[in-house]
Amino acid sequence: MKMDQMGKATIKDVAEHLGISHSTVSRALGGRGRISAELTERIKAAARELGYVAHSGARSMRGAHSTIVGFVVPDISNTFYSKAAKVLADRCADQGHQLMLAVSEDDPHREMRHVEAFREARTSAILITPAPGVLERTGMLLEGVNVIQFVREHPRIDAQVVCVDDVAGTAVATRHLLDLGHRRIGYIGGDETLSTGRARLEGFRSAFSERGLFPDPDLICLGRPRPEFGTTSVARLLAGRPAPTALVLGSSNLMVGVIQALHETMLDVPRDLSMIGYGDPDWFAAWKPGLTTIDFSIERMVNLAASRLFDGRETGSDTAGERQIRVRPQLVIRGSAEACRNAMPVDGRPVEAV
Amino acid sequence: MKMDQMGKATIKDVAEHLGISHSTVSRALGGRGRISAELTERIKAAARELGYVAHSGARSMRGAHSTIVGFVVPDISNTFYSKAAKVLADRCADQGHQLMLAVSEDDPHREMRHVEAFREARTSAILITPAPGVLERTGMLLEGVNVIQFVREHPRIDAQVVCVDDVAGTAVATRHLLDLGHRRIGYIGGDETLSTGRARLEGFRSAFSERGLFPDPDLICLGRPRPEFGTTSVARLLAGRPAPTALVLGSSNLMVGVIQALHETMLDVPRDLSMIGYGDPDWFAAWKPGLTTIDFSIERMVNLAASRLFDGRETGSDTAGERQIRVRPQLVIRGSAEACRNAMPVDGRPVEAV
DNA sequence: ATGAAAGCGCTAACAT
DNA sequence: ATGTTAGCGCTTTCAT
Repeated sequence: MKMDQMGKATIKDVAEHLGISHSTVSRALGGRGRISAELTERIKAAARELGYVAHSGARSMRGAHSTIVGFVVPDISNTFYSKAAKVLADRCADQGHQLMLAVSEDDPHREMRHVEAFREARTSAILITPAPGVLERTGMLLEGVNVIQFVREHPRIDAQVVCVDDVAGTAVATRHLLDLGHRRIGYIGGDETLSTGRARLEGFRSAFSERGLFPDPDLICLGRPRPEFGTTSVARLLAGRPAPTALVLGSSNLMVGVIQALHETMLDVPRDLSMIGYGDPDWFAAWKPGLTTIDFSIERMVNLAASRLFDGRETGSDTAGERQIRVRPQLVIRGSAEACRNAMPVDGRPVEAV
Repeated sequence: MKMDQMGKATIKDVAEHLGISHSTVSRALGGRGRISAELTERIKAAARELGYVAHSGARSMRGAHSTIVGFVVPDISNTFYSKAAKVLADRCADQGHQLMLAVSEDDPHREMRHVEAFREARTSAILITPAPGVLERTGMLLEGVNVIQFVREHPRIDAQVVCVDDVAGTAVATRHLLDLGHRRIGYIGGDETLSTGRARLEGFRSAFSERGLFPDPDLICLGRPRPEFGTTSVARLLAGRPAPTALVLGSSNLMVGVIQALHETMLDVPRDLSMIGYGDPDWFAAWKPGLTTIDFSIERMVNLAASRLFDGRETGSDTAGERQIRVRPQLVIRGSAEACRNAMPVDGRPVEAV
């Protein structure tokens, strides 16, 4: 089977090769018009022989959208987003679509460039975890297109949100620690430029205030949710007197840095310090005493978003109900949080996710 | 600033709005022809005002390639690939390109669909980690395009390879264990349908044969490099008598499963079992005694691939030298591998990467 | 420095 | 059931 340079042939070449019209070729290949089975076969054979590869750009010039779904994430090396990308890629494959991934690194300009590129490619849908400080132009580029905000929410973007009930998440974690008798509880989380940062901090605070207590403001560290910030925050927290007896984290990424910092101290978890993570990457269970954490189903979140993205494609934006779809988090008890050695549990209230 | 539905306007609309020719608009926006600075400004303003968004499909119909770089990975939730994707996304951003990620799940058909989609989108470059059993059509689709094989290599794909010197990697790991006096060393790795599986197994064997020894074939487990396989393999290995005193792993993914399985036994690492991993995700250092492992620079690998991808764009394929570019791995000693309690080290040879 | 006109590869009316 | 024709939005000669 002699074959020309793959991708150089067009439907016209195929048509000419067969002495037929190029629109017949188009229809046969697209399975649209009524083309005889026999001709269809010959066309497909010729296409293969000539190394025909469709040109999606040309195709998307007539119809509306391409077959691409765009996903803008702040950090793909964060297992949360890579898992989400995996699930979304599966959903796309189900639908014969392609996932196009863009990494913003939480830089609003880079984010805007990516969104622009998606719009230029006429993607059929966009899923985005907005950076803090979304640019005005980003918001405009997203107007009237099939877009959903994922995990985080930004006022400049007018679109549905699929996220975790973050207030509930940190509240459950904090309540658990309170129940174990801890009072000096540190919190390390994303800052308040992030919708998630605000909500998780609120959950932390509300667990205290429910019981008429207040967290020590010195024990609250807010910053970029990256390992480095976890490291420096723990150092700062541990240097204070009296030191905290427990820690609530607002991101799994921070845990990496926290554990690194702890490695250098002689402190033992949970003997000297209890802690509860956020999210549940594989290694949380593998880590020695096991990390107690707040878990939520990434798969469910992506499926929720994907189903809206895929059928919002055709219909107007007023299809699906509420603007915010929240997934309920859950406390996973492992070995990193135990009773405070200096205090007894105050009450025995059962721990449940809100 | 009244603005029409973003993305609905074309250069023609912009031209008409200004009473000029659309080709002038095209040139001004693309920064090509000699358009007066004043007109250029007015054009840009009008484009913004009308909500003009370029149509990359239409654009790619004239020139050759789009601004997209395709990356086909078997598993994005594997930190190795997600880190690689991150670095590649950065390199793309540097060049004003877009990363398009496709997940094959090691399914040759899905892989083929992805490659086809990339070709249809006329991506400027493709980076691929081939699945075992690459289809013939996949190989053809990749002929004569700017493609590089990443990590793995497949005979049906005719393209340069950027990979780890895997033979050296497992050889160093195995030698280290041998030096520590271990003789019953188990190996769990990818099977021989994978180029990496073959090479890593060969490294394991060669470290033995260098010393006139042979590994026990019963201690070699070959399968899919996923956590589940690590779990079942460890169970099998530990059930045998005499049980192995050490383990060499051929993938970081397997480590997740291995540790999970170990959790259920009373075995202590490194007291009862030494082990050495492959690759170095963040949590390897965080895990309790620290995981001794074989590391290599993902960043360097991606940079090597990216530089070839980006300048191979214009020139022919005969530009860059050798077909295979191997990155040298390195032993990172932490706490998971110690001297065998039943034997003394045989010699004191220093451990070095090849 | 700007405009006019010719396609790029494809799909979709509109003919037969 | 198949052919003809007219664009889609853009870039690029070729004029001016």
